[in-house]
Amino acid sequence: MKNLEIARVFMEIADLLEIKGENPFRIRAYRRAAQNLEGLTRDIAEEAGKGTLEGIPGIGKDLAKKIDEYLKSGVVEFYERLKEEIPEGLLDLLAVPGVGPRTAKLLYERLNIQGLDELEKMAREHKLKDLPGLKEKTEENILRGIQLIKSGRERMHLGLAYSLADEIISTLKSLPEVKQISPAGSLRRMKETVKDIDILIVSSRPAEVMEVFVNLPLAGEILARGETKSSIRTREGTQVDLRVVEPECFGAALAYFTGSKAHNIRLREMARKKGLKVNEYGIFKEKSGQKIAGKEEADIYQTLNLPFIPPELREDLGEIEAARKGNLPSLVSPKQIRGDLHVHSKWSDGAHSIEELARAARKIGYEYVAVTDHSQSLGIAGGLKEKDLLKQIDEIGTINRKLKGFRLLTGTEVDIRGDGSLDIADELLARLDVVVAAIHSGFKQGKEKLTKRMVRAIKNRYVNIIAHPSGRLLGEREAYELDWEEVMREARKNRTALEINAYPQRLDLNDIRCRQAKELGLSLAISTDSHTINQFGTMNLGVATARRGWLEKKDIINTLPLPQLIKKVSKPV
DNA sequence: GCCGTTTTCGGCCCGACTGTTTTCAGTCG
Repeated sequence: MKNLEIARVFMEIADLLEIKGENPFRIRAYRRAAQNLEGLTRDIAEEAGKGTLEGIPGIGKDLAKKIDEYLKSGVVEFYERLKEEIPEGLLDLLAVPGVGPRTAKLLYERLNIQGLDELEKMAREHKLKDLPGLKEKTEENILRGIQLIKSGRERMHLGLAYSLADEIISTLKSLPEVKQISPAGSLRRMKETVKDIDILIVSSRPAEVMEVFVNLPLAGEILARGETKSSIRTREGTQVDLRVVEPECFGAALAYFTGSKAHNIRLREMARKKGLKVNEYGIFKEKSGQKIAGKEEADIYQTLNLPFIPPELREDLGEIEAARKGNLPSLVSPKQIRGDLHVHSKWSDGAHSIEELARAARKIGYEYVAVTDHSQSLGIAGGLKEKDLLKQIDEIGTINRKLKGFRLLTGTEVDIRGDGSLDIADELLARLDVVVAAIHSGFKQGKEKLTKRMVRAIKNRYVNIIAHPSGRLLGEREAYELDWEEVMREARKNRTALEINAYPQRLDLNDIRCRQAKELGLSLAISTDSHTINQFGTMNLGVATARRGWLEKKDIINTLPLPQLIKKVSKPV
């Protein structure tokens, strides 16, 4: 799918136009279009074929033409011309904290700086401080910013961000001045990766809270320090923003800082049309300035005649329209999960015995867990030979007889070989409760071959679930190429579920694919792929991904009680 | 450049903080 490629072109056009100093609304139009393309579950080429591009939010006549042009020729002439006008290297400058379009333009026009290396050189030679509006301080900030970029700090994955946020929140929570505290920003929206951590606090003594915050042991440097807002960078390089507000503003501030930006803009536009104004302090009548809400987050939505929109949906990808029509999904929640269908034991590369897994799972309230150790092809992960799998089936039977109110399911994570066949015989698969199949090698076969390979596995009548279907590892490995429409159509037809793997680096399927799967009527399983007992806790990340994909309880097979689950996964013979 | 229960033209979200200024532009979220 070319969706992301075109989104990137539009994003870069927006940046280039910004450096040129173009009309900000035109720039916003490009950004908005790009974001909507990123969130689009359908293939842009198909939309173009049907002539329905202009039905996509943010795409009008002009951008539809540019999309068509890209699909046909592989380039957008307008973009190419812009790049001739403005060196592409300038876009890299925008990544430096504190350097925006105006500064980038200034640096280019006055010093002919066209990239990061030149910027660094000029800053070191103190050539920047003579430019209008720049002095030593800016020079220092730019050099620090370049260091930061060079150290290669990218977005963190959600799991990491959450544990860092937990640490900070639990420290601040213990202060007597802190009345309420909540994560905000992309962290609260549970985006798969997070750039910085936003925290909101209610306190009538903001100065004291700020003092503690900027002096936290993990704080490396203070980026900003104001009366109500401060930012630090941790020693590890993560930016943490703290905002302190009065109790009457908490709801409004929470909505404001949770975002996303695009979602907030939509809310404020709606407010304006009603003669209201929304900011982080509340919702006000525009004329009189009278405050009408702000304490509770839900009040903000209610004032705009909307139901509460869960943070995970706030991306301006249709949630506001759905809310207006009363069509918001009733999102799946962690406590609806009744068991885990992808777990490893000591028998392959897991850390615990099967009985330990069972007891831990029962303790967190699960009704069942499927033991899905690797199969023989995965020698490196201690994959089980068929005769060992037979032994394991026996052992699970023995343990099940001991356990009350809990059921271990026999299973495997069977390897999908290069040709789409499985490395365990059908006769043996037939004896298992749950068969999870996955690709672990040959990621570069190409789209057509990989799709065929995947579909062949999906069609196997003993395969219940395809694990980590895209194969991506956040920050490490791109997803392999698949014809998703084809894969999902076959999955539906053959009653094979796709997995949402909750492992923090995977989150695979991702949010967009989850949403696509729902649109195509698939069943999904949320599984942790745990190799140790404490990884059971990552289930909430999987559920969050499902929620971001608009999924409901009925879409998720492991929300079912055991008998219904068994019925659901068994295919007609 | 998009968009329309005020508009096919004229709108298009809002405020904090920094650094450089002397009232504010630029950046950020």
